[in-house]
Amino acid sequence: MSSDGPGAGPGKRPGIADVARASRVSIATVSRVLNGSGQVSDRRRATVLRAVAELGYRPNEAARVLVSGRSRIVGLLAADTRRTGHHATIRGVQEAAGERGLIVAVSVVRTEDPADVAAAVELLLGQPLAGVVGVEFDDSVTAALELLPASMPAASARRIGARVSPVPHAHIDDEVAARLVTEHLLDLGHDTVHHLSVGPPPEEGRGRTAGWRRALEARGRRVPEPLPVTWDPTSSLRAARDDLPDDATALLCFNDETALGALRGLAEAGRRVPEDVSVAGFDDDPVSRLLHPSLTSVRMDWHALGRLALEQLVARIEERPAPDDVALPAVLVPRESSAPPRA
Amino acid sequence: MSSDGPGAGPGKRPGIADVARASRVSIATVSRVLNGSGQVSDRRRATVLRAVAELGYRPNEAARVLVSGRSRIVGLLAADTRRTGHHATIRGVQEAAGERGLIVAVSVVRTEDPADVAAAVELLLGQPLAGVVGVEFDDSVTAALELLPASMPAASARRIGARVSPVPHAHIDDEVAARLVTEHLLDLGHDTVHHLSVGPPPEEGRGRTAGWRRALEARGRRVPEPLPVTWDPTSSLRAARDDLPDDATALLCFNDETALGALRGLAEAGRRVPEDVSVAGFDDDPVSRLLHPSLTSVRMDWHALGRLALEQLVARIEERPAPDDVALPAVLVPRESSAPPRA
DNA sequence: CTGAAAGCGCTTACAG
DNA sequence: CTGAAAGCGCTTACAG
Repeated sequence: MSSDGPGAGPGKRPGIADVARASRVSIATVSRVLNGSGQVSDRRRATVLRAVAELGYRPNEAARVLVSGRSRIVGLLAADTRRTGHHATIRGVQEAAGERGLIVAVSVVRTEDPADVAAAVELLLGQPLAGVVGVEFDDSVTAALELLPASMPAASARRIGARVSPVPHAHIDDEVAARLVTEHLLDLGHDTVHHLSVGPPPEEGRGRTAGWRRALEARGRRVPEPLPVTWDPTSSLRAARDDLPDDATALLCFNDETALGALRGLAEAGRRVPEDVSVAGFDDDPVSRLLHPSLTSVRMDWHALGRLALEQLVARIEERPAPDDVALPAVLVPRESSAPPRA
Repeated sequence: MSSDGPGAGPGKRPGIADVARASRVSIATVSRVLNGSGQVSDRRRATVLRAVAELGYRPNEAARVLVSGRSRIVGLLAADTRRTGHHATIRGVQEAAGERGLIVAVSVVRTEDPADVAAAVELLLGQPLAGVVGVEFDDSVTAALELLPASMPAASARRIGARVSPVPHAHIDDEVAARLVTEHLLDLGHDTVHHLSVGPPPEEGRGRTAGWRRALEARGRRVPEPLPVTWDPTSSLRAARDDLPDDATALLCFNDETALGALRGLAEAGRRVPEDVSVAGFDDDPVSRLLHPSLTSVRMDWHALGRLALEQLVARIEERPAPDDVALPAVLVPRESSAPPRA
């Protein structure tokens, strides 16, 4: 059909040999131009680049990976992809990866069931991977990370103080953030602040629960027993409605979704926000400013966390020393849901 | 270090040749066992499988793709990954893909800027792809899909009636869903229903806006001018607060996030929900039942939509005829935000 | 049912 | 700065 010579038929996508032929250089030279490796004269480089553009040549990635052993796929392990913290972290990983020409393949760890954990890992290991990033906010992801072969570069994004896998990581300091909101509530005049906490009991020694506790202790305030809740806001609805002591006037929630449940629970209990109880969330969800009352929260930079985790992975892949674990600032966002207690 | 013979050194991961050697068959036979292609005697099959397990052999996917031309990576193009509709659709694609041993590589089309659209597509095309699924709820994704080479199998998930790319697709019928909620509002006794609509003006002829309009027309009700809003709930806040006519008693929103903004806007305007105005959303977001008042909505099966879109893609890849485009049911979820108008 | 061999499209020493 | 050649680890006709 065509007279472009062998290998340049109309249906077949062009290979590196076609480019070499068109630009009258060797295959090796085309490869060097494309990879920026080795030295190539400007004249030849220009010729090759022109041929590449004319032919619409795109290197065959499979061949590239086979011979070089270097993939551009980053596996991502996450237990959730919707909630603000998880979601924004994943977006951060994706963005930073995209800027480096890496693509992210997401594998969701559905439950803590070892079979689900293994399945999520296997799905990833079926591909040639540059490395794996774990969004290590859940034990299931820690378990998944531990299933990776030692030879696989890995890194994770996590909250400060978590019990976790031994991979390099970036972390977000929700302890300082919790301190910030707790102090805000105390500054408003509340005697103490109650707390809805997600996680197993020992979780209380870490992260936002630790920050809340320390802020209270630093001012010599009474530290109420934290109310245990789950990620499901129904649990915070019940806790706020049924278990919050009558004398509580301020409530710090695990995150904004937890706070949303609490807001509803308090309403069902006939307690007004902020008149009877001040409520604060965590993460500054995009919709929190639209609630009625709008929700006081603290903005965490999950997005930057994701980017940093990806950078940690890249450093590990390139065998550079791990970059410094930057402190990500938290910003208090006071809104209508927090106010001074009634006199 | 080891005496396992050539090629089986300790650091190197085993290849198909190692498995062949260990099970005393040819490489071709190992390949047949692993791929379930060709006929292999049960005895040999068992031996091979044992060797695979013992060596912890995992085929090199890059080599596989290079020679077979068949990748197991599905590219996914989406303009958003957070909102309920987008998010649940993506999860559906991911799940269905995982069940088939395919992994999903997500590429986010950040804006409608042609450069962003092209970048999202290029990121994907850098990999060997089995095909591409587009979450075609936004024009930017349609544009991205159109940039794909004709030889690339593609499919999309979309809403009914949208102006879209010519790829095979699965669709969700938000028109019937809109009819359902609108009728619910009318059944409650409202004279008519106002509407907050996302999309360019012609959008009014399609999807949820069309369903709303037809439900009103079918009962001979006045059809108010739809209030144009964007995906950003701040716009619905303003519209509900500033532009909703005084005599409006019922408001159908584009989605639950839009409704959230509207709820706030109405509150700021001093109008109570549902006493003064009934409000309904769309999509039944996980948090909508926790709002106060809880939000009347209609549940769309985005998750199934995602699964179906993936099935469409697989059919296209396998050159089977496209599966039937199943109708995905919508379920009305009446809650506190809708009630009879005041007498 | 089985094996020997070609070949997928690149990168990378190696030699000049 | 450049090219000829080996080889990455598989799948797949082809021949038996």
